[in-house]
Amino acid sequence: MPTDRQASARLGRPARFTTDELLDVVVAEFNARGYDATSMEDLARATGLTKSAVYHHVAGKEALLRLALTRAVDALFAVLDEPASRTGPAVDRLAHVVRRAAEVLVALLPYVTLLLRVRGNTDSERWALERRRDFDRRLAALVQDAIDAGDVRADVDPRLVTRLLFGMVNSTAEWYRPGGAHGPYEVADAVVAVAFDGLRSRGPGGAAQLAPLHP
Amino acid sequence: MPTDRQASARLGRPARFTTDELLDVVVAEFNARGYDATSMEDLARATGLTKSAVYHHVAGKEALLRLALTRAVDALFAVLDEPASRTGPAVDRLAHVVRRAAEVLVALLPYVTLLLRVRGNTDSERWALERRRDFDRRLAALVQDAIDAGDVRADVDPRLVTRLLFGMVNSTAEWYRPGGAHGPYEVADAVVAVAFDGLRSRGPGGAAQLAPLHP
DNA sequence: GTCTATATGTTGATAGAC
DNA sequence: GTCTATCAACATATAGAC
Repeated sequence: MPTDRQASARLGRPARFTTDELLDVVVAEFNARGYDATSMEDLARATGLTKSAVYHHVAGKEALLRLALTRAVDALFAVLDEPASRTGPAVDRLAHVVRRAAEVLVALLPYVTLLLRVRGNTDSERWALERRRDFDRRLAALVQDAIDAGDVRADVDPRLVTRLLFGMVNSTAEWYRPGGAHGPYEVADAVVAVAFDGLRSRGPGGAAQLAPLHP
Repeated sequence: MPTDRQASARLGRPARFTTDELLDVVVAEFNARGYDATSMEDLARATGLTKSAVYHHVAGKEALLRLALTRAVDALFAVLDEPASRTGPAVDRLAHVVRRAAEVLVALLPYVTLLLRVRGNTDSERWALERRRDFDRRLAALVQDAIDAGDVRADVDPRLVTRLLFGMVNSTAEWYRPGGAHGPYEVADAVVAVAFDGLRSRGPGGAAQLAPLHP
């Protein structure tokens, strides 16, 4: 099965992009301006191709969006299948999912950012919203298990807790920049630390209450 | 100074909207589809007017956006001027700003939601982004003061803490619905409780560590 | 695989009657 | 204040040469 590169090498001209490389550029544009505000002309300019050449790679603008959203959704759901998300006490599973979700968000930053901004205007967007709802439901169940086990505070509504927890994780997409002041693991650790133990100082013995980072 | 209503009453025809009422409908449309994906035709349909009639009220689409963003920005900055944001220990001032920001977000939900989604494509959007950065700087200073006073944990980078804190507050805009499962004060209380003391159960004496709600 | 040229629809905005 | 009619610009997408 010939790749884009091989096919164009046969024609004696270099393919500037595989479809995957093109997707990286496209997603960056979508994030910079918003999907709706980004025209095929913008995408052509960003890739150095013409609109027609872009249409050679994909069926259209929405197909590009779908490819990008699929990538983010798959990566997030993979976290739920990790062994540490499925065995052990509910709090520990919850902490693992939160930490790994933060790591995935940072590792696939542009793709997850796009996913988090979806509004539901097209079929692809509505599909992505439905998958996000699935993910949230899986998480709410984890929070409830942790409450039932007595490890998460029961004085605040569990649905509210779930939303605030993942609101904090997801908000990372709005400011994190690779090569910036914070590394991926620093962010994931900070999210877990603040989410589970809060901002307040605990005094001299406080640090002992913290869950071990990267066990 | 005649209002829209008075002016049209003089002509013997009812004005369907004052500019402010029109803005409520417009902002709802902007939030449902995104600013860029919402056409003037969409706005006309939602208001029951024609495009031309909408243009009678405002200079254009971006003017509508600017009016809406100004309303959200003004409400948020007003929180910083409240007495409880300016006097007392830094942690208490911080907790007050967080709680009030959550309350303002819920009270002006559509307007603040719009503000939080701004991308920077137009002058109005870039102005709003700049005001948001100002707000964030004011908050980062508060967090730093609270750390210096020893009341907020110093083991996590203060800039990181500020971002996670307001990420959690702002994420409320993505799911809160008036008349839904949670009331405005319940949300604000939950935000403050989780942010300052974390998710983890504190055991029998735990509740005593919580800051009093609505002192 | 990439190009130029073009078809076809939608957009934000305006002119002018009532 | 609201309407109908219209415009120039720009959108997504396609045709067909190289």
